Amino acid sequence: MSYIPRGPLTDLPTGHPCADCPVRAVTICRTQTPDVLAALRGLGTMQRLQEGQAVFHEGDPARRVFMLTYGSLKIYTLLLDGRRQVTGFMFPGDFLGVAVDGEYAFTIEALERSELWWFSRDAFTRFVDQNPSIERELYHLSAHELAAAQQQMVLLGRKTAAERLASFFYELLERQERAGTGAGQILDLPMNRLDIADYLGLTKETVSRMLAELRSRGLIRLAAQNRVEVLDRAGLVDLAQGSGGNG
Amino acid sequence: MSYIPRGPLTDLPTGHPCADCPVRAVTICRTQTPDVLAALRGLGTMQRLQEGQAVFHEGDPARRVFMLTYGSLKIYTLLLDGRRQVTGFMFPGDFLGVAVDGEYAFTIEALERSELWWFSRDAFTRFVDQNPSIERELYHLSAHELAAAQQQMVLLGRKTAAERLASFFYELLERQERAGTGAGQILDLPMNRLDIADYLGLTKETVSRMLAELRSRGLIRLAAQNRVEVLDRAGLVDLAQGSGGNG
DNA sequence: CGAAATTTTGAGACCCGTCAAGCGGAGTGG
DNA sequence: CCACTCCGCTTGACGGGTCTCAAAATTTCG
Repeated sequence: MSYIPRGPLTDLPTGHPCADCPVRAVTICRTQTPDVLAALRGLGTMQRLQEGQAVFHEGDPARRVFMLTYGSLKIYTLLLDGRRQVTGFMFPGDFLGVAVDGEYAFTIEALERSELWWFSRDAFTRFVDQNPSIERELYHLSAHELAAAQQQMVLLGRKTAAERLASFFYELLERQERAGTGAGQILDLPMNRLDIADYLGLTKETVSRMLAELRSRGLIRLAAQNRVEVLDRAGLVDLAQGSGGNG
Repeated sequence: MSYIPRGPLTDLPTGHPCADCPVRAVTICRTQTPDVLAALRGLGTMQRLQEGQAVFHEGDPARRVFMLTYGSLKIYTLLLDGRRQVTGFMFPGDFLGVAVDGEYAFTIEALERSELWWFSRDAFTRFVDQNPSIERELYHLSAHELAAAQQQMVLLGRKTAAERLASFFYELLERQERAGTGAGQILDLPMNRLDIADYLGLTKETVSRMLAELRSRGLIRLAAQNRVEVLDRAGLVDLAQGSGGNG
């Protein structure tokens, strides 16, 4: 299965500083030469974030693009009565470059102490003009993002609570592996149960119950409150893919 | 509200042949000069589709990109046990250019007699190389698509059945208005109840029941089985936005 | 160690899914 | 022109999966 397309998008020159970057969301980390990245960094401003601090809110004018270099963020949208949908999480290497003019349609908030580099949209646009290779890269990466978004729609529209949680863990596992970070089948979750619930279209109670369920099936183990060890990866994938208990 | 960003993405030269194109999905209809569009069309092949005929299936090698010129299509993904999620519909002017190499992750099927133009990925890539303005346009448009995908995640993850149907009608209404097609508050639905259900993460029975609900609230009227008239647009929007009955 | 916050567990309710029957429009043939 | 059939849509009854509300257990942090 491939919730997120695997492998490098394009080959990187050996020694490329981002050879080990995770490729999720819209990132320009890959395929760019070190020169390009250095030049880009020169245009940016570093910003540190406390846990819970927002990068921006829904409705803010979209004047910046940024890249996460440390920590993790959550992206969410609210309905008028307060219902919340977390539409994604960001990890180091992820790039957010909303090409839609106007206002941000979501809020981004730090899950833990984090660090990012931001660029004014204008400066970034000028930079892209001068480095056409980036344009295609951005397009490719947003297409990857779209594929991931479609998988999430399948999850939210058609999967059971247990399948959703299995899918979530598998997604994190794959991502961690592509990033080359993390330790084997161990997942350290920077988000709490409510964030997971709002990402999976569930409640925190249901997430808790499904954790117990996956545990009782022997698929996972809770090494600590926010540390999940995947014990039966194949079983997890079967569940995540939704074979209806027959596969 | 703006389920899909409104208005033209960029200004078009007056007399541009696509001035009235709907801008949904990834389309390159806008911002390109007539010369560019003519050249592109020269590279393509026209294909007619019967109702129910597939353009391609999940798992097919992704060797083509295409633009819909007539009719309507549905995009869907299946789980192993047959559960289906419709992730989107395509209407004339919509462009599908999956930048992800490998295989299509979904199936596209005609809802009615339709007509499209397809291009081999290679030819299209060469064309884009020669027309750099398209690159940015593609990036912009896929970003718009991403915004729409996020709104759909909110719908699937957090909205009630009635809210989902209201959102659906409102989305179609906005799209029709942007396209400059259609007649006022009348929606002619090319998809059946099951397609709507699979798009909204519901069953066809629930769609039916919610239709009755919206009707009884005076928000819509069924001029015919597949012809919906929006009677109370503001009320529909209120419901779609999810103010929890308080807004 | 104690207080606050988060997570887990439990009981009951509700929304929507499932299954089944009835309705109605479109097409067909007499 | 009308009866018949087919197929999609609607409606109803019931059940189940998840939500809600509540409390206990666990972890975190001062």
